[in-house]
Amino acid sequence: MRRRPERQTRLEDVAKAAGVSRSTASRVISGSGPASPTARERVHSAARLLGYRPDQAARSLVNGSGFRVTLAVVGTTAQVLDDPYVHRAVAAAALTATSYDVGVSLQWVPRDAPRLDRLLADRTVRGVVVLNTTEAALRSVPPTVRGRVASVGIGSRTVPSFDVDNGGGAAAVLRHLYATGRRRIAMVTGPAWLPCAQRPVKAYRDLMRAAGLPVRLVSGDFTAAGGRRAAGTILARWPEVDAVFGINDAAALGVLAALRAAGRQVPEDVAVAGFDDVEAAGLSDPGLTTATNPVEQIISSAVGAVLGETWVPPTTVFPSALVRRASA
Amino acid sequence: MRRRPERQTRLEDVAKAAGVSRSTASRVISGSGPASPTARERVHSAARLLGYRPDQAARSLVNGSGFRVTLAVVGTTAQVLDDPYVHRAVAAAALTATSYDVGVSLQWVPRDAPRLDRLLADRTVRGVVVLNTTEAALRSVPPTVRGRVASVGIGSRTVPSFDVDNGGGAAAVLRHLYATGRRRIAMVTGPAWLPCAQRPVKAYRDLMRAAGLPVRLVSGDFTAAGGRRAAGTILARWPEVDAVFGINDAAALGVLAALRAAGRQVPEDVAVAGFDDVEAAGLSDPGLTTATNPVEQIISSAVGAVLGETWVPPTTVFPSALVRRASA
DNA sequence: TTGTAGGCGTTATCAT
DNA sequence: ATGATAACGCCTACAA
Repeated sequence: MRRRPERQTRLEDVAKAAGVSRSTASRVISGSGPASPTARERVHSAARLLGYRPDQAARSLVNGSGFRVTLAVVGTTAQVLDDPYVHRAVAAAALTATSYDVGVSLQWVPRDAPRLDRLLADRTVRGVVVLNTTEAALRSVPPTVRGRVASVGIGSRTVPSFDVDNGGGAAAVLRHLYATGRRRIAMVTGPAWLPCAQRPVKAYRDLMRAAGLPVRLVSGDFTAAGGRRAAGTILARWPEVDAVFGINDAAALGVLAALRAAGRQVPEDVAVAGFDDVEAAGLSDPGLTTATNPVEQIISSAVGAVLGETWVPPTTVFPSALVRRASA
Repeated sequence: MRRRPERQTRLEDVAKAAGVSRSTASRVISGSGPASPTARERVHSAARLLGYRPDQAARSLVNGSGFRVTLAVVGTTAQVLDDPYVHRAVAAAALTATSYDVGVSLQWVPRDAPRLDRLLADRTVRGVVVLNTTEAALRSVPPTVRGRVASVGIGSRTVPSFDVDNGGGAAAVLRHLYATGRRRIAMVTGPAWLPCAQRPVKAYRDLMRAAGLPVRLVSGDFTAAGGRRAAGTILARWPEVDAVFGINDAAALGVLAALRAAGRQVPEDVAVAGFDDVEAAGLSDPGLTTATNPVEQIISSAVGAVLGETWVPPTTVFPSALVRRASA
């Protein structure tokens, strides 16, 4: 009368129903260790019948594996966490983690002193997915951890990388600008310390050189405010500019706003394009030409990599496609 | 030689250092059960000295408390999860949960058959925060669970509510429209099934009635596309309209785009205002007048309520403030 | 007020 | 290939 009528079915129930011992059932369920085909079959069907789900807490306790995935965002200040891109990533991570019966945490990693080893030392943390990855951050990963870390951005020998082909996406956008007659093209870059933000810059430099066009680079910081400032600089330095490529949509939208304020018509006087294809890109006036960034897929793969058992290649690149709208 | 040099300090280490038994240390740390002032003092200082942090997995295992917070979003389809507001909420939840050493999960709850009891039956789930709460969802919460559920929206006797004063915020926006001379004001509503979305509608009706103005309501769905459609309906039905209030910024931005496409000047011909103060509201042209929605604070409080021990009031209301921009 | 003795559900080690 | 048994770290009757 004091005992709850229904309890969660545990391994022992499955074992009993299958007519084997807990040990055998455990080996079958966790997939580690030998078991006869018959035992395997019976345990699996019993588990299915009883709706058995392993208790993650017990698992964590016994093999110290942890029960959450941490999204570690490298940045100068904790402000990086307050960003639509990060929000999107967290939501995607939470969704994927849910299917593994674990949760996600969110942490800022100071760019100056990235200590991913500390995060990994936490027993409650099963794996870490790093955003805005830097070389220093990768160096702080102990070589012993294998398969518990994944990076969105650059990788290393021990840390697999999952990233969008932003070099290719940027090239597609820039080729589109060129194809539509633009010849005085400026670019707003991202933070200089962020390795993966250099790929679009390289694409820009390469294409400008190949076309025999001058390079017009202004630094930004992934924000709309930064884009506004950059647009001011561009107009002051190169008033003849006829196109601006922002390294991300936020920067491009800031450029758009600043150009309008300066009386330039978009796209007649100046074309504007971005990267990411965020929701706001479809709502601006004119609609922002950009390239896709499959953040959800990327994060989902990265989370799957740190949670799953399966081997993952050192580098996984996700394609980026041009999205033509009115701004360019 | 096979043992790792450093292990996580556990309760036993603390107990030993404090010169008491595990039980006493446990009682002191978990705060439940008697302990002499001296023991209390010694255990606490030992714990602080050794940097002791209770193992959440072990705690979960022994008292079946779970180690993650689930963000449960009620909606017609799983599409609700793909929404900037939800993304923002997840990030805020993850950030708060991190400080409790737990993670967050994200789940869609079908509006037709909300089964929060199932979520709560999951042993790995320590608490649930419900978004887009409906009466049916609240009814599905077993009365026995106390303090493990919180709602962003309407609450119930057993489920505390945390919400923005969207009635008050809407009133502030509408009064602003009235004060700036608008008299033919239409409103784009949210989904009819969502209780907390009725408060702004009520504010609208009340103010229109008080001012002796006709009611012009068109239904939307919180999306920009819905806002576009609603704007079309409004222009067709009431071409004389001189202001549109969107129940959220996404809808208002959709209205803005549709009005521009229809050749109406904003704000000269028609004023437009929204609610939420999302990032995109500051980037549109013209900037969108709106009212603040402190989502981060709200979610943080709700997560704290389901994770913390402390009692929370049945209803916590967060103020909303008008943000004037160029659109109204 | 304190300590002793299980037990939470799982996996790993060791016999068989 | 299989099964008993001992951990994992913590909490909580229960006895002292």
